[in-house]
Amino acid sequence: MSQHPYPFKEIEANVQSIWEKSNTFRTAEQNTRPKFYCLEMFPYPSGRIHMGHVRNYSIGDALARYKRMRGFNVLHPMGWDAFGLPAENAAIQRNIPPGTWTTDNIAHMKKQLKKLGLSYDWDREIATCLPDYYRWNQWLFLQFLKRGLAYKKGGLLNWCDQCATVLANEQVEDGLCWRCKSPVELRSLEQWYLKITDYAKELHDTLKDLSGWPEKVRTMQENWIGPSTGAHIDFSIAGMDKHLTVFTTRPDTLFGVTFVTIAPEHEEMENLLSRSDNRDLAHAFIRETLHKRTTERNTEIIEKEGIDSGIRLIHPLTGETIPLWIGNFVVSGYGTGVVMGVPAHDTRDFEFASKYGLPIKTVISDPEKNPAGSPLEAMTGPGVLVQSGKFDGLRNDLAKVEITRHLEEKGLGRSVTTYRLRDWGISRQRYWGTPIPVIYCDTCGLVPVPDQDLPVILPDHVSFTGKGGSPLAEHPSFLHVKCPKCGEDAKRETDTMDTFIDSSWYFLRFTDPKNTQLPFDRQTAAHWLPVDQYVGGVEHAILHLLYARFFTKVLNDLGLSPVREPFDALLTQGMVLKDGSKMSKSKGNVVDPDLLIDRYGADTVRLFTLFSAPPDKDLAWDDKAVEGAFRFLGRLSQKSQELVSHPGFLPTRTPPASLSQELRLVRTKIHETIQDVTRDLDGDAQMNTAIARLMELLNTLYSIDLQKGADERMVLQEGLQVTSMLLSPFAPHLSQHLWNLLGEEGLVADAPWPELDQSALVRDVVPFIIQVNGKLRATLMLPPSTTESELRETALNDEKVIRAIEGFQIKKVVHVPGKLMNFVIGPG
RNA sequence: GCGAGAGUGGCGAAAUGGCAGACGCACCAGACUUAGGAUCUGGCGGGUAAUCCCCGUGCGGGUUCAAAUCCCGCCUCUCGCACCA
Repeated sequence: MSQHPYPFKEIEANVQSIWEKSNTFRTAEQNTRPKFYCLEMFPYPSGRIHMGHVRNYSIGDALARYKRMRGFNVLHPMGWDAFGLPAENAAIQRNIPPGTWTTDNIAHMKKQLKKLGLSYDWDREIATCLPDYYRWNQWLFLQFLKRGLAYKKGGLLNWCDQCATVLANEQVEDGLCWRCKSPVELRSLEQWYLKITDYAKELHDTLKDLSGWPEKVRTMQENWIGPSTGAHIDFSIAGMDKHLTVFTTRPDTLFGVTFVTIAPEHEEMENLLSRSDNRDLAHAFIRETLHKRTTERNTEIIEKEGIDSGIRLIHPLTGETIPLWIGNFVVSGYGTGVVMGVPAHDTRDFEFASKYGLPIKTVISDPEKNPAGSPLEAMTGPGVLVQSGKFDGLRNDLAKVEITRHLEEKGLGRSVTTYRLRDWGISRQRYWGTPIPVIYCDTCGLVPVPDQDLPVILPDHVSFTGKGGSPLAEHPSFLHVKCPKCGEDAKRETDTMDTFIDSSWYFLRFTDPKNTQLPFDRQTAAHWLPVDQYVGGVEHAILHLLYARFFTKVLNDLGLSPVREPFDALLTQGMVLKDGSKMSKSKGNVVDPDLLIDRYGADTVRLFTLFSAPPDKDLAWDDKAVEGAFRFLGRLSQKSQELVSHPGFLPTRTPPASLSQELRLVRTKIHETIQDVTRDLDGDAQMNTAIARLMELLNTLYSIDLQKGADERMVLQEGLQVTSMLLSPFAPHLSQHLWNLLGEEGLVADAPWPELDQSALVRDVVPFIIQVNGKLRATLMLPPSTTESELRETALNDEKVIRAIEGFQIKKVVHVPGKLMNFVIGPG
């Protein structure tokens, strides 16, 4: 190994120190060059980087370096998504303060990223757990509050009594607390919410404009927001001066309603049941259902169950009396939490009605089938209305419109669009997060922390019992505070913010990371935003990317953000797999980037992750295949060394005027490579094929015998030099080393992208494909300018073509100039 | 169940409707060697003695002079959502 011509450790350390010393990647605020904002999703500082990070950041770095050489002023920052639960768990398990644990992890991971040679402007580094950053979370929260976009609301949440904390859905396992295994119950609790539903329509409708986003991500967000058009229809309550409103997408089936079903946790439930004879049984049913909902959360299909509430409703159009049932299958929080039951035309209602013997009334007939007899299943397809009064005979799609219009005229309904998206619950009963900046005063109520008192500092020294509950509630000097309004004793909010808040605007902070007056300066942000290229894992397709879009729109409405959409183009890289599954500790199939870098160098690791699959597809890790990338860099290094060691070596870039046929073809290959690599990077960032082109070029360069003459050495020189430039986005260390070795001064990162020599692209002869009935029969090497008749003549003199045509008649000849000729033959 | 995406050698993968399998891994042969797990050169979809020829891009149809690519139907896998009215 010591004699290996590719001493990567030396080269990489050396090149990294040059970058460090010259501040190569510090971004200047200037307007002489067009801007390019390249951003990769910042990591959670878990302790060590993994191959997913390596892939993510190699892709982003290649793009940043490429754009830089193309003349852009590139902003390429990095930071730390530093709040979160693992830090608290580490604190409990190992008795290390979360802040210390996080800081240590950041230091280690930063070292690892530097070893990879990523071109970040580290002067802009941010860590969300620092008051410098999270004070602006607090400030922004208060802006939301002022605008009515943050509010507090009670709701049913998973509660573990033993741990005295709320649990996320993912933390409930088979109805038990994931940590202490005690039963989880639903408890009504107050929580802070952000009103993302106010923006549901815009978040949905502008998705179609995000042409730089993968179709897949847009579709996922579309489904998540889930708009659904239909109608609200009012059913008045018998014996009360009130009504219940249902949401339906099928107003055309209104005449088929035989019951109405309400969610067990509906807000009006107590009110309603106070008038019911069936009150006690209904209460028992609700209790049981809510209990089951926690214990049977993970079982796929819960059987439909319900009970007659005893309440009666009046059908808005027929005036019929309709029973109100309480049903476990009705989702509260979607629509109105009340649905009309049309068993004849809805599979769920049919199931429910069949079970409880409720009547089934057909109101849409399928012209194909005989409507006589009692149906065996719900008919959900299209048809014509029957038993629907004056709407009889109408096609059901038209009836939707007509019935809704009729209801609107009578003031009994209206057409609406509902969204599946719910408001964003941001309270967490945890320590390691941004304190929510509000104070509770017995006299003044809820008081926002005044701007001048920000930041509300997260205290350093807290005790972790491991028993759950927020440590902040146990921290007297944090908890107790004077009311900013009246000066009396008051208490702080002890919940902290969801960490997704941190990542919802960090891309704006990067443009102005040291601002102490505002989260960022609008003008500065206006220069850089939107992010031109965002790169990250598809696992953030919904939550992070939706929240970031939401924040950007709100901040735009607040006059802060210069744009309404944060990310112009999005690249979601695939996972790194090993042995067919995602790398994970539990599977024992992780590959440690440090070991790989130590063994092969950062350039090899980067090159392999970019080469082995297109960026958006999953990457199968293969220890052996990594050596292929390593060999390629070794061969490149070896050839360059051989050239500069030759006594006749001249560090010149000027290509000789007249060359042999063979060398002219090599130059053609060199310039075709420039063309292809540029096209691959400009288009869909197909780095795998770009690197393949560079491998081809090196294979071609290996065919040159540099002992032969000065022409050979000059062409080789040009080829290697071009390679060192084209390769530098992917393997920047070796590229820099070769750049200097081959006689150039300074940094290849500062060099302009190589230019095409159009004259070198011209070939004397090109392959012409000759087909007979669409099948390849010959490949003829002819000048590109060959005319149709010349081509035809040459082709018909070709032995194989003659044999294929013999005995048949030529019916037609298809000619594609410069490319192909197809003889269509038949019996003749 | 709904929605989206993907099926090409032993493997990772390439192919503006025009040479299927570029490039890499693995494998095979040769060269240099005391040695090769270094390096260089060549081979490498299947059938075949063959450089001829035939077959071949999940399956079945279709459009076209020409289909991995476009259209219709099906199968399989992956991902997302899932009692959303």
